[in-house]
Amino acid sequence: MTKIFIVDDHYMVVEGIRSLLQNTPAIEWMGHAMNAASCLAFLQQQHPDIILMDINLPDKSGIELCKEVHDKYPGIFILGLSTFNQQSFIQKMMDNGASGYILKNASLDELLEAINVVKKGRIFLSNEAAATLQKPDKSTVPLITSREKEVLGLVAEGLTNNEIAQQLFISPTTVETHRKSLLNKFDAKNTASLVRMAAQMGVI
Amino acid sequence: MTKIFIVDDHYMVVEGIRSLLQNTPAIEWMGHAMNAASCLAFLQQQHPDIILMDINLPDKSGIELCKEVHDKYPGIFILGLSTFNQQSFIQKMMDNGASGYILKNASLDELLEAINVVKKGRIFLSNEAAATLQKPDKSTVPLITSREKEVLGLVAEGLTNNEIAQQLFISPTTVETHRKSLLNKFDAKNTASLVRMAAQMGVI
DNA sequence: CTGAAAATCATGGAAAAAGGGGATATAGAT
DNA sequence: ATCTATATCCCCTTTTTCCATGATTTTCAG
Repeated sequence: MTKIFIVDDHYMVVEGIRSLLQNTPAIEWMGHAMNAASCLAFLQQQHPDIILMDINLPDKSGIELCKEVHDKYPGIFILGLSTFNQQSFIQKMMDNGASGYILKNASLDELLEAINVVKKGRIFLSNEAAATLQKPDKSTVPLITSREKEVLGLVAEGLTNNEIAQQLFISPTTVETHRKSLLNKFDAKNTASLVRMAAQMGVI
Repeated sequence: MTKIFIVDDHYMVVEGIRSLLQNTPAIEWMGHAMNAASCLAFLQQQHPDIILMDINLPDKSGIELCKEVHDKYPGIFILGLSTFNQQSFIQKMMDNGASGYILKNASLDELLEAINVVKKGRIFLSNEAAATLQKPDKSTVPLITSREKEVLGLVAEGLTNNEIAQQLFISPTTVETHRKSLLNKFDAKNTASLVRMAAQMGVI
């Protein structure tokens, strides 16, 4: 009997997995949380064997939550779960203690296999995720720091470096540095393409 | 009895919606397609009342598929379905004939309400989607000429005035004039805010 | 035909960003 | 202790954009 808990703010996904697993006798469904906070609250009471964890949560990223849970409860195995087949996210999840990563278009077989493998303390990566890890990813959302994101937002609002510097109480040259690294990370030629990419990727 | 068909490559989402709907007597589940091609193949045989359509499909975008299906089968209502609450995507789906848009974290109630509203030929937008669409009011989208739109697109791609001039076989100063009028019409301070506005309004 | 809108072109100067160098300080992870 | 990532700061040059103020030609609807 494997106790499963899921953290995902997408109701339909939660419902889908519950439906898929309810007819599997070896699985005990412990419930779900819609955000990181209620997941952590739940874990103070009960301890599942495996947590299926979405990467995108409303209050904090699954990547952070993964790290917290893994540090506090090393006995719980975490299986990353996402619609995105994205190299940097998968990498970060694994770095933060996840035991595997599956995509939301996984089949029941794949899901059960992942649960079995992970329960034994081994690593499971779906075929797509494994393939993604092996090649450098292009045209995906780069991982930017919180400060960079802040600067990016103000740039997109139309503020100049000096105005941003005043607003954030830092030097204009620092703003310029953040901008440079944003251009690098997004592989953008200039502000125009940077802002377009960020907007289309939903970063701003 | 409403006949429902779903196009989504995320197995778990498909399963989730099927599970949610299977206990609703007024709903007939017709099946699902994992990509645009098999959706179109299915429609040659059978005609659902409503198609739930993901925006991200492996073979073509849901936005294109939406247009095709809507043109070929005007009697079928299309309900956009996505994890993204992104103005430009919603806008494009609606422009291409969708009857509504819900997010994948919608509740069963919201889903059923959407199905009922759409079946009657009306428009349904989830609260979040509606809020997103209302932010940049459509009346605030300035009227730009085709040439300006062309220039705007190239600006957003990251081309400089000189590069745009070469590409369009016009003088750099002319490009600058178009840019000026774009900045005026959008009431934008600079290129960054221009591109952000245009992206969020779905112009580019 | 005619006027308005759109598209074209130009000059010169001010402001801002891009590119290429660096450097220091701090916090965390190993 | 060392390595890495983040955040902070600086200088200099070149490129690009922004602004103000013009003008001419083309296109299209009334």
